[in-house]
Amino acid sequence: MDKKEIAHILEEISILLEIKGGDPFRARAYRNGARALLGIDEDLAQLIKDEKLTDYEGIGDHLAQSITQLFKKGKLPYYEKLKKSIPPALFELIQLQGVGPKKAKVLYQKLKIRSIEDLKEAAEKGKISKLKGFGPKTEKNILASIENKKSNQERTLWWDAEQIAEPILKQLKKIKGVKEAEICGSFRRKLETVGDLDFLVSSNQPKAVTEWFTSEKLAAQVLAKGETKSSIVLKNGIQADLRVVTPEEFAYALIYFTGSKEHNIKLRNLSLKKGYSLSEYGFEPKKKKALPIVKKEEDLYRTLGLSFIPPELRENRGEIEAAAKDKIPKLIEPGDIKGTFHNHTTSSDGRNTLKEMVQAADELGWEYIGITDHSKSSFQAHGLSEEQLLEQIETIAKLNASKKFKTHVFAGTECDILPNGSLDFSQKVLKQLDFVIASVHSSFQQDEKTMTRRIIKAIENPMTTMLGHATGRLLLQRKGYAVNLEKVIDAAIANEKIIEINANPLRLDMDWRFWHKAIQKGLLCCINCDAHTVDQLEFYRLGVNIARKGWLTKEDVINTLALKDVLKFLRRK
DNA sequence: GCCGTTTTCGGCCCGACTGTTTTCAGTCG
Repeated sequence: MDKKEIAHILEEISILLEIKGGDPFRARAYRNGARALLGIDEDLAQLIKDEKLTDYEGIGDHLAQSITQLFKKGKLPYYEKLKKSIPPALFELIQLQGVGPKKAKVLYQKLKIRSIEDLKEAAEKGKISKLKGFGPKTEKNILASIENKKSNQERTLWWDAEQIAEPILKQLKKIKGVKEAEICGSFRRKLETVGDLDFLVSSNQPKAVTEWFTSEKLAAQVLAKGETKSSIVLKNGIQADLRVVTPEEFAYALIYFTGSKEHNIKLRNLSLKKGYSLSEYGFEPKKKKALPIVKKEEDLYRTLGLSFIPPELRENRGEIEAAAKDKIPKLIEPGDIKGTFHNHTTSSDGRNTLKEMVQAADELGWEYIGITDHSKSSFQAHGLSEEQLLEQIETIAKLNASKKFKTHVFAGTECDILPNGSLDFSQKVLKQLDFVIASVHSSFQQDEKTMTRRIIKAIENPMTTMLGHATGRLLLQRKGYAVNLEKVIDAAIANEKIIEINANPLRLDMDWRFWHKAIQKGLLCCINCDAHTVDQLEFYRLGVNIARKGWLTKEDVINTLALKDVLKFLRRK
């Protein structure tokens, strides 16, 4: 069993314990353990062998034992027994908004509800409102949650979330009395997908803000509406939450609502050690103690003995420990990008011509742009033949010589890695290019060993400059192919090859979770748009988001180099 | 079940909103 599967079982145990009742902290301990396990970057097999699991916060002797057993045998008697004692229907019920372990249990015991269908029927017959502790509103809400079940479960790509959230933010800022407004939560942390949108506003007149937010203009459904907190479902089905605080509370609330939850819990524990209780409204001294002055997020972190932690890093993956030692790196910024390498034109499956793409790059102020149309095996994407590629190289040389654009054009290819690991063009042809991106576009079903060997073979090919979309995943649509990324990363480092961050909103591949460790080992990154239109060159901003989440600095990313240094880099081979 | 510069026992992050009940439990983030 792998890390993810084991964490899933620990999480399930936590839910089972919640349903069973008893000590709620024990249930929480399992949940914390599951989270801790997911946060581990090291190789699980090695950690188990070295008996190092308990080094991680949240994993004690008992959980370490359970994890070890699940890893080795794929079974845990305690879990099996627990699962048998709880009907599976309860699991389904607590997935619904507004139904937790307690309500699910009552529904199961009193009304013999065994499925969502049972529940719907009971609600429609008015049976639920007659239960003790339930009422007509609860019954109505349950029906509404069943109705919304599907749309509420879906997440949204960050890029799409931005298009939805920014206009709302703009409107919020215009409301009378509003001092500051910000989009918080996973959106501000720049996670690849966003579950719901969290808006935070500071104002001394919260009512005006809440009224606008819950008005029919914006909300398809109002889930909750209070003095300072309200929740709605937007017309497109995405949930949005609003909190209104006073201007004095804003910095505290900003940190709180940006999260992550795990990051916040750590901050609060740290705060308790310093003698303050911390909430979204401020510090509360445990004993008589002067209150620190907190106007900005920086001030709050400083009070806790930490340097500022950028939102992207607030995932409880070592950032608090680093901040305590003043070791938070200066992260890369959008302005550092001087060009990108992975871009398509109408010659293969792009929508804009070479000239249009270069002109757009010029308008962005880029010093260079790489053109990488598909290779011949990608016929579904109109991959170029060798002759067509050679022709394109010529065209690019002429364009560069014409000095029509300030932006220099690098001739490249997104060359298929064939199922056996060889590249789709001959070495002789590849040699004529400025650079080569090698990507997998076929035989996704290969097993992990074969796929890993295939990709490493491509990395070892002296013609390869960088690896494209390392796992081939499409967010919310398809999982990546099976591949051992750790081995791929090691191979890239050993062969001095680059791995890209593919900034297409659907890809964001290689995943940010791998980068922090990879750059420490010496891996180089390239942030690429994989643009198929001129508009998509804007994706580089998203690539920078992901790079920041991976702790990357300007120095880790090849396309922050000026043109002359890139030329030097590409020529060194 | 985890954890410890007050603790190996007794805490465990903290608060808002809802609905039902009449002071609070359940749920959520």
